[in-house]
Amino acid sequence: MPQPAVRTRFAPSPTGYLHVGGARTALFNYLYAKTCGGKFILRIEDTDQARSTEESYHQVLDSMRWLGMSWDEGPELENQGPYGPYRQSERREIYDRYASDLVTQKKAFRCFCTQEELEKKKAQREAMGLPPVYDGKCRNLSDDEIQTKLDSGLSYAIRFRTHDTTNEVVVQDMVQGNVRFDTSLIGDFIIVKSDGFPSYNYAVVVDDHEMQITHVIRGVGHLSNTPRQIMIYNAFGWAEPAWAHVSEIVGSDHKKLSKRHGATAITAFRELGYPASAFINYMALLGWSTPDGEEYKSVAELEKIFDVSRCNKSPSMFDVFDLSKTENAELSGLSAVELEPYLFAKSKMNWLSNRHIRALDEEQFITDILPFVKEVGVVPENEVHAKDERLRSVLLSLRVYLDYYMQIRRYLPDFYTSFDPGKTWNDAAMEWVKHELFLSLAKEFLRLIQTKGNEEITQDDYKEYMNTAGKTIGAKGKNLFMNLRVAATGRTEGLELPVYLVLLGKERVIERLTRTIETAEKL
RNA sequence: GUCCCCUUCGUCUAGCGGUUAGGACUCGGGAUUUUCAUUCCCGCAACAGGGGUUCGAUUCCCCUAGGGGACGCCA
Repeated sequence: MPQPAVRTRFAPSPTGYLHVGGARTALFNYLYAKTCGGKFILRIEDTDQARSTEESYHQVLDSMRWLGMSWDEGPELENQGPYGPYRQSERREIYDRYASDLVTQKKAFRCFCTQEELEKKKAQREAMGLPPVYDGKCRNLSDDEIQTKLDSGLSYAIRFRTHDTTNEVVVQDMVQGNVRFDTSLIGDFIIVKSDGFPSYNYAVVVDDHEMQITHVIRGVGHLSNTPRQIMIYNAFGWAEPAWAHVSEIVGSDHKKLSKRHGATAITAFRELGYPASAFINYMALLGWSTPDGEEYKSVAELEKIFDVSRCNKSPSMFDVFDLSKTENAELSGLSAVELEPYLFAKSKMNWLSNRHIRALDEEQFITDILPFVKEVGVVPENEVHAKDERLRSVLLSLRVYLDYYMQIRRYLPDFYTSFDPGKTWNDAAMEWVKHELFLSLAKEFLRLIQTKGNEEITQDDYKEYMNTAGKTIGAKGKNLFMNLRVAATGRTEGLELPVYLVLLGKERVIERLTRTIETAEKL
């Protein structure tokens, strides 16, 4: 008998931006569906009227799209899928229908208690050291009593009648193993709120059933809700899906991701210029490991090898910030530029991201980085173009240095703006500026370059001039090359010098050497 | 308060009764690159603590400590 096709879903509530925790849950669902050749469904859980916003809904979808986690069924698709609508707010009649079935079968009941009343009772029970469960006041109202209350226009919620039949529920979980729960500790919980909207534990069951979800992959925070959901499955006589509760992600302070870690919005990392594939790769490694131990993986490969049952139970840290810098900092709401200084430069994410950037197809790399080039603002507008040969060469030469695209702003001005030698020189550079042969080498190098007249100068030409200057002045090795490097670039580090000089262009090389000589002579 | 889950190098993790406890990032050292980065070697670094079970526990059980989650008309 063939296994039914795997169907997973990600079910965010649109009450804020998509953050790393949610995105990773989405990713696990997405990857698991891909690996199994199944379907990935996106469902919006917007039953909280007070907190759900349209803006958040768009942000979440936007982040999903950027990450490339395309859904097979869900909102904003030409063909949304056979089990829609995929926004819970549009599925009211479905929940109503099933809820009245439950009420008719006495598996659920109307509760007329007011919120104030319930809060008071809860406080009392807590004071007495009792578990804060519903006391069952409306549990056994007679039909007449109910009708009277209904007639007088009292509003009501619908509660599920728990622990009538069993007193233990076992959650069989692909990650957590078998977890037992005592249902006597679970009170009759609300399935339909007095505003008529379904509550989470109820809507999620109805939808997962209706949408034929086979595997529920979500954060372990939902584990203790699962017995309630299983009770509902049982009440309807429906088969449970397979459960997989994956570990939570914590911040650098070992606390669960929260507002304090506002910088964990997915959009922040897009703005910083991490390739989506790198971010995916990094997130996949949080709580999961590849079977072969290799950590650098393309998305295509992850889509072939992901298996939820390899997930571990312990929480993992989203460790991309420098703890010493973030200690007293409020990271939420910062722009990418403001956020960048707080990043830990040598994080595993940066390492992975650098590898992803270097593995990119050339055209893709240029396309991806161009918006960031434009943002830097130093490249003349008519040259910010994928076809511009010089820009291409500069970008392609620099790519090995980049962990994320926004870093291009550190390097680009060097190629596109005139420089002030006095300011560029740091301590290391000054060591060479003061070198006894610095000026004579710079002058001789400049003279040789100028002999070329209007002709282009190639890398080989530069190499020749460097060697010639060395012989004429009597310098070689480090003394030759470092002096010339500092003379032409103002820095002690950077690209291979002939490559760099060709990228710079003859005019700028001459200008720089000239200014360097002027400045050095005044010292 | 009650219930549930978690705890392996600083970090991400492998491990599923017998391993010199493995890998990756970071860090330190070296080689290559007449610079930096890359690349390549080498090294530092961990089973939270205490009891059991067992010939033998990182692994199984119990307790303690620490962390997280749930007990909502939030999801």
